[in-house]
Amino acid sequence: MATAPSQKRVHRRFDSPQQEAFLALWRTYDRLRAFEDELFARFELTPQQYNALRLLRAEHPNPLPTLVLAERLVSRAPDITRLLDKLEERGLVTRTRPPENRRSVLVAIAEPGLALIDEIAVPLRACHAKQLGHLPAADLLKLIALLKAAREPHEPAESVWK
Amino acid sequence: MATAPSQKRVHRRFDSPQQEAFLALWRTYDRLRAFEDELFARFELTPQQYNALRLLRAEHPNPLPTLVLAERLVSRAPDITRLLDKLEERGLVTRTRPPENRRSVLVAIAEPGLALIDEIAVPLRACHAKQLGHLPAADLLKLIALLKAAREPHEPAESVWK
DNA sequence: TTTCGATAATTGTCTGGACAAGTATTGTCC
DNA sequence: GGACAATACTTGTCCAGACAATTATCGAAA
Repeated sequence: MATAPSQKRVHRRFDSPQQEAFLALWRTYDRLRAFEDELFARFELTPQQYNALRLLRAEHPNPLPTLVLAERLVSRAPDITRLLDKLEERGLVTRTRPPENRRSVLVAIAEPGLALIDEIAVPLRACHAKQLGHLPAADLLKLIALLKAAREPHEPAESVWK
Repeated sequence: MATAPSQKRVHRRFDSPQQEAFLALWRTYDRLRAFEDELFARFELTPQQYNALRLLRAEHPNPLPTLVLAERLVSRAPDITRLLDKLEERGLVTRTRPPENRRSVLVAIAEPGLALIDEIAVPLRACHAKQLGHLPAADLLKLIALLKAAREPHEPAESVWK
């Protein structure tokens, strides 16, 4: 017979399997992010700033309205204005107010921005390889699919992440 | 035959499968985190602070040295001191300098801390259910396993996350 | 027993992210 | 065509997180 349970409350490592999954997600994100932080810092960028540049490159030579860009970013960005301020100061992006709708601001990637992305391309691939290069391709796909399923109910209808 | 490739550089949505996986991870973390942020904010806690309380409860009634707690936290915490300052101000934890080694500071969860965790327990379960309740148990386990494999090479030898 | 390196936090300082409130512009409805 | 709501950002303000430098204490060696 097993020993009798103690009177004291015993606490398992996690409150629920869902919590375990979320903490695993958080932890993994935190570990992998360290590599990106280090890489982008060498170019004086944050991961979120690089992301904005990457999304603008995909539209190049067309611009995007500020808030459209904001909602495509990986992480919510209520400070999109100041994020773009910094990129604009460095000449990486340009902003224009179209006369036909002076409320909106159109953002486009500029040549120095394109050049910077090109410069980052090779070390970035190396970074990705360090992060997840050890995972077999099949596992990578499975992981991507499970993550998508995990966030699916929480994506707004129009999200590019849907 | 397919149409000839354009002269212009064409950019796929992701630079590499590893990048796609990392961005999916980041995005999913961001979406799910919103629920926790909202929940813990109602109790004037950050997710990281709750995590510290949870880890201290697991040790209760024993204390942990500050830096041992810090390295068990989900996310790196160079500001562990100030995090604990805030919890101590509210009486949720206690800190003592043991006479036999006055360099270290031992942290323990206090009664109000235990009470707060208990108070949070029910809404927290609801939060977890909202976050990931739609995922079948088998998928949850698979996800946890893949995340573990993904971060495995990046965990320090002594990590509890290994 | 003084010195020096190691340990364990703590503090200073800066930057980014979060929320709420504010501004400019436009569309719409009486 | 004037009022008012909606759109698209922008700004003010605060707090958390990051890194580096510093302090306090201890252990071990000269």
